Amino acid sequence: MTDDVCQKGHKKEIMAVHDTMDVLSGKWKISIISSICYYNKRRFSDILNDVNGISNKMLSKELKELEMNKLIKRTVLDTQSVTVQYQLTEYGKTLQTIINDLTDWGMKHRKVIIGEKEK
Amino acid sequence: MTDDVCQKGHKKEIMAVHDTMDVLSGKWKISIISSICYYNKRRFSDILNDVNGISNKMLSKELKELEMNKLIKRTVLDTQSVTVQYQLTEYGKTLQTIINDLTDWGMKHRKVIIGEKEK
DNA sequence: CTGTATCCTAGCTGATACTG
DNA sequence: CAGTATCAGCTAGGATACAG
Repeated sequence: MTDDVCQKGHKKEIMAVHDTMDVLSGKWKISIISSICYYNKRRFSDILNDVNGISNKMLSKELKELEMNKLIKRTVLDTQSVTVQYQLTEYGKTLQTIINDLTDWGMKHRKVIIGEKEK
Repeated sequence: MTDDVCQKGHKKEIMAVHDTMDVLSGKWKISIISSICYYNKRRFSDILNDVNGISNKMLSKELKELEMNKLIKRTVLDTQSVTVQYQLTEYGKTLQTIINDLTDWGMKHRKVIIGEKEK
């Protein structure tokens, strides 16, 4: 918890956060990245199954955007039935820290929410 | 970069990430939190100025949601002209790690983008 | 200063069906 | 299996004006 950053803050920092969120915005993007991250390699239908509630149209669209941002790599496998594999690029892997943090926070948050309901 | 988490991944983790994003969704929420975080205490008009491009309507709305989620605390100061101060709650402070990570990534990302354009 | 209240639209999103 | 196409609804978000 680096407090030194929290002094005479900057627009620069706030913009940086905003920039990151721009790349990761969209209802599903982070979930998709997580899926690929957690499994390392992942196929279209796998992700479709991992991410609860997403439609194939949305998945396709979000994957395309992530690919454009160089966060994931698309590989068409030379198999019988068409298979496409997605992986994080090296650049995409720099998001792992963030993913981990978001996961942790989400887990804790869920407990907090549940705790509140029980009151 | 904890790789151990990235083995036989889980829906649970992916959902956790999604949950976190739910709380932080909206175009401006994270920027607002950052502003408050970086300055510790922050007034409405300050945030309005910090976060580039946001309208007062949006700020008001997002602040309300953040307050509902117990992430920030609203205090009406007893001054002449109406002044309202926002701070992170203890719970909100648990987001600091994430904010820091997002800031770092955003900074690097900007450099990457700029680098690409120069090619 | 700190919001609310309207009005309005781009585009996000889901559902469904279709293609290679 | 991995998408694309189309239609249609919703709503997030912007502009503007007003209020306490």
